[in-house]
Amino acid sequence: MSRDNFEWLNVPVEEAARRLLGCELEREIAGETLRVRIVETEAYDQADEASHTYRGPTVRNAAMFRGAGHAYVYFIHGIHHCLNVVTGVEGYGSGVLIRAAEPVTGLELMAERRGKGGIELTNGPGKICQALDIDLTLSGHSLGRPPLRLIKRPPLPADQVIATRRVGISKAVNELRRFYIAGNPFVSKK
DNA sequence: GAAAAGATCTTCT
DNA sequence: GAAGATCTTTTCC
Repeated sequence: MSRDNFEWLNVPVEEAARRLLGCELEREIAGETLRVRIVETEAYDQADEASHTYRGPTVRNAAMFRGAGHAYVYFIHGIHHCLNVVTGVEGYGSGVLIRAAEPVTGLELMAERRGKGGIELTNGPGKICQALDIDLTLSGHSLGRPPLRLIKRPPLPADQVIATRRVGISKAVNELRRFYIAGNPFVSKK
């Protein structure tokens, strides 16, 4: 199928989560282009008790087993969607949750969709999906093609990347698998 | 300003 | 039947 070049994501999830910082997501909606820059990520893989893939493949998480460069979208708490970038080899359930991003283009459309502006546009997993109109129909989508593309950027200097504990989970809480860009205002609090 | 609860769907126990 | 990789609004200091 896709021969898109996502070999740079075919690495352990923690490394992939670091590499995704600073990369951009481009979303096309009805001829309009929205773009955001990733500023906060969290790593999940099959050996991780907090991961959806911990207990093996299911209908819901199948996209996470499809290999690096796919999107995995899930629906949470009956209200919100969350976007993951799948990493690693096909058949191994690993991926990176996009927790926060910084708007680059299409600010007005995002604000319109969110009903808010400024820092509240994309500083959380569910907020990004609402701002970019991401839903379950994009789960399993290849990120090499429209309407949702992942754009690689040069890696950040190591001293700009901070590793901390993850947010909003109740298992494996002490793992340092959340990464964010130091000093960026769009990184979610806590 | 901080804390708590509500909204509401899928999956697994 | 319960809990969840969340966000918003309300309530009480």
